[in-house]
Amino acid sequence: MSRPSKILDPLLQKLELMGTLDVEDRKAVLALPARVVRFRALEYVVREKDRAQNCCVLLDGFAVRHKMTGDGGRQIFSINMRGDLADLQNSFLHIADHHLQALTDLEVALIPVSAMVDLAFSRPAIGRAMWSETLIEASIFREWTLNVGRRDGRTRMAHMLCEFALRLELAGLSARDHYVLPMSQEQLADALGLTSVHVNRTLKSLAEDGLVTRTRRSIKIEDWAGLAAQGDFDSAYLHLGLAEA
Amino acid sequence: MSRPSKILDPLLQKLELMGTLDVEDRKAVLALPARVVRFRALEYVVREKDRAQNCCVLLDGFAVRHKMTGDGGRQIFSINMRGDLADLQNSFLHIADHHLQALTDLEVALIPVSAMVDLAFSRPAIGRAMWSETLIEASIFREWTLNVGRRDGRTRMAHMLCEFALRLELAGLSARDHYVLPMSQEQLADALGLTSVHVNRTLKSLAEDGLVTRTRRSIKIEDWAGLAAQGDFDSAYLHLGLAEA
DNA sequence: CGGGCCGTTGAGCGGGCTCAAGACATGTGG
DNA sequence: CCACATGTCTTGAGCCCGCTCAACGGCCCG
Repeated sequence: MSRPSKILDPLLQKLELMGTLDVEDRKAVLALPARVVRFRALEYVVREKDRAQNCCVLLDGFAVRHKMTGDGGRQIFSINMRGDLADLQNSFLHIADHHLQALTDLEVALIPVSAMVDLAFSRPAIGRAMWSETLIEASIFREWTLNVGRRDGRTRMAHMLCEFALRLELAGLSARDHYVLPMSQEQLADALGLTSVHVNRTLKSLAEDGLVTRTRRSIKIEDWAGLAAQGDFDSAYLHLGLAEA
Repeated sequence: MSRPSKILDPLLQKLELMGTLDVEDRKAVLALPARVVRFRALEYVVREKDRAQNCCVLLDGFAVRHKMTGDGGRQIFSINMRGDLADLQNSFLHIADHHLQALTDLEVALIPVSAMVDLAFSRPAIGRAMWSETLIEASIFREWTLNVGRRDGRTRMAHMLCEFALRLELAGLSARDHYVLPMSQEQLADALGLTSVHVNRTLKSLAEDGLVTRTRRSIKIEDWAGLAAQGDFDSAYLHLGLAEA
């Protein structure tokens, strides 16, 4: 921890999108005690029922959060990337209620919950930013539920391609209209509540309609308005406005 | 507001389930500025895109939170009851991202967001309790998504009957094994991502298997273990343990 | 060059949807 | 107290989106 200021930079960036921090706030965030840990693709960072002691900031790579039914069905409800505070949920409530799994090779910073909570209450600006982050995540969950519960396969897929584009752009990881999906079609299926076979056909059909082109996992959005219309996508639920206000 | 201590009692009860409060904390909660408002069944308390200034504690009756797709499909993702802090989400993020609608005749207390936020940061025990409440809600959303995305109709229905039983019991509103559903089959369908026709057939089939009996909207659970098994139900996601710890 | 994961495509099936009509409740006004 | 309207529950019949099972091809890596 010779230069802690470097390590937690992604967290600071994320929090600054949520609210205004002053110099002292920034210092305090970067001074959080953090331990860097690496995981290989598909390894579990946290498992359901674990007693979580740390929360977990993603520094590099992608992870998913998911739950499984008794008969092995899997539902992914969140894809996390650089800067995401992936496990505030689990750790604050002591017992993890879902899995956190690496999608690609992953680098995370583990921060003791107690340090995180103390900071939130000693520095209200930080507390508010963290709270906002939590609420925005809840909003994304709601949209995800609407997606899975009330939209057909094509619409779901288009919706998720739009959401992912915007979130990658916000995190500064790629352009809105051209990115690489860090997941297999089977994992996409688990996110959308479909089967991998159907995901495949759906992607093909979106491509045939000229909305996207793709080579392997790379997605190029050819017609943003068309894709957003097909996906019934309105970015309001991401509360991107917070970043500007 | 001659006896404010009475009005916000349901809120205090709820927060005390989330964490330990001392005498000063309790006084501060009850001293929150609140305005009591009544709504008739089906009226909207908050609409998506509203600029919410207040958060909203349910004092009596039931409400749902939902979103709609562009083509009119509706997804309910939360049923709220006495004591629930139904709108912290919307109000803290300024622009409502979902609707809050009365299911039955309703009595709510409106509290200015600023008062709520100030209290959360001036009294950490209260802040923690509110934060826990938010995170438990997020956990319920996740389970709801799993339900809608990965379980078949019968399982979804059984799951929801179990969840509702426990939450009613926790709120002190009825016994775990016998209660009245405050919603029509069509509204149930909107919660489960099914159609009302299928909800009807599913309820019938659960009754035929001896898991429940029902007369109109009243549900009697005849075989809790059986229903929980059919519904793939494990109450961990409700984090009821917090109430005891 | 061989093994394994992933993507792609075909064929058939089924859970849940759609459309539609009838049976009950509950309320309202005459 | 009846006539009628309205909303909800119930049941039937047919259909379709998305699932299942299965085979094959491409790409990556050892």
